[in-house]
Amino acid sequence: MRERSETKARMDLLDRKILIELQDDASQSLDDIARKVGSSKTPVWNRIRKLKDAGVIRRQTVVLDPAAVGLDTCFFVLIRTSEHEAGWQQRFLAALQSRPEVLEAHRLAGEIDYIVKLRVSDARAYDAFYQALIAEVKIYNVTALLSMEELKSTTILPV
Amino acid sequence: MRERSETKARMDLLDRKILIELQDDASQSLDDIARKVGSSKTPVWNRIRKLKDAGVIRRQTVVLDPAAVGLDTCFFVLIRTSEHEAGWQQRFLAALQSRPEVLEAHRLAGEIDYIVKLRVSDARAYDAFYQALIAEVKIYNVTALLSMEELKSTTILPV
DNA sequence: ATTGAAAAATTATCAGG
DNA sequence: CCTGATAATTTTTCAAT
Repeated sequence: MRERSETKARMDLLDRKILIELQDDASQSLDDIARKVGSSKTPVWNRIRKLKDAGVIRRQTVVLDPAAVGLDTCFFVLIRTSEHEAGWQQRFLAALQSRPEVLEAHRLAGEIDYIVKLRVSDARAYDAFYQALIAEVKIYNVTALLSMEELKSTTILPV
Repeated sequence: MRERSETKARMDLLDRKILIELQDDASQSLDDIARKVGSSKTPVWNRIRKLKDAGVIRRQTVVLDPAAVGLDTCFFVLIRTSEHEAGWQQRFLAALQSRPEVLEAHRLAGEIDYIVKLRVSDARAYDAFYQALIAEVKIYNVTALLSMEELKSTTILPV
């Protein structure tokens, strides 16, 4: 349950079938999973343990309805900066990590340097994030894209 | 375990604590969760069932390491269209839904109409998606943003 | 590496306050 | 709505193949 495999793990068809089932519903019993993937309890149990140990399975979690917990508003923020020293990036990263409304952040290739995905209660909460961010690190240009409708959202990777 | 609550659910502090624990680690036992949130097994169990029934908890799943399953490459695709009839949007939506490499898709306010997040094995797989998409629906302008580094990625909502 | 069984732990139910 | 006990199910271990 520990390693972060930077490289592709060796997996056979049975492993993939198990991952499909677990991604679909991690609350299923071993018996159910074993039946669906055409195997039996012990091998499935051993393989799940291996997939966790190898870091293929990172965590087991529940997915919440954002609206039900008051996080109706989703922004994608495109960020350009003129600063590229280590110190700047470190402070920027720390700011993103410390803010729970930041669900995702990527460093990009090309003209736009970063994209950040936010879930907040309303536009005011976005502005609070924005003000706090520019107070902490110097930013050249920001474009906020406001989601009007979530057409698709899944955590399921096509294994 | 059924309703999709479009509106914010009534929840007290204990419910929130339970959601924090489940989001952090859904494989914990009821006893562990009960101890951490300062309650006991039965109330925690009843509340979890209610949170599922109310649709606050949508699903229980495992989060995989994308690199470990060979999905090293992440793109955000910004899409502009000139078509805005119902038929076009329906075909576009169907195309996104049917493609497992599309993990997220939003309709946006402003100049850019849609943003789509993709996980693929390499740039060739992105191009295959792009070619298939423009074969199915007419698109005015596409900008693909390639992620060089995932700085943050979480499914945990700050409840 | 899988089978089948047995032990340990956990989840789900329920009577009573 | 909570406490504590009980029943049902599931997870985990293990000897044998």
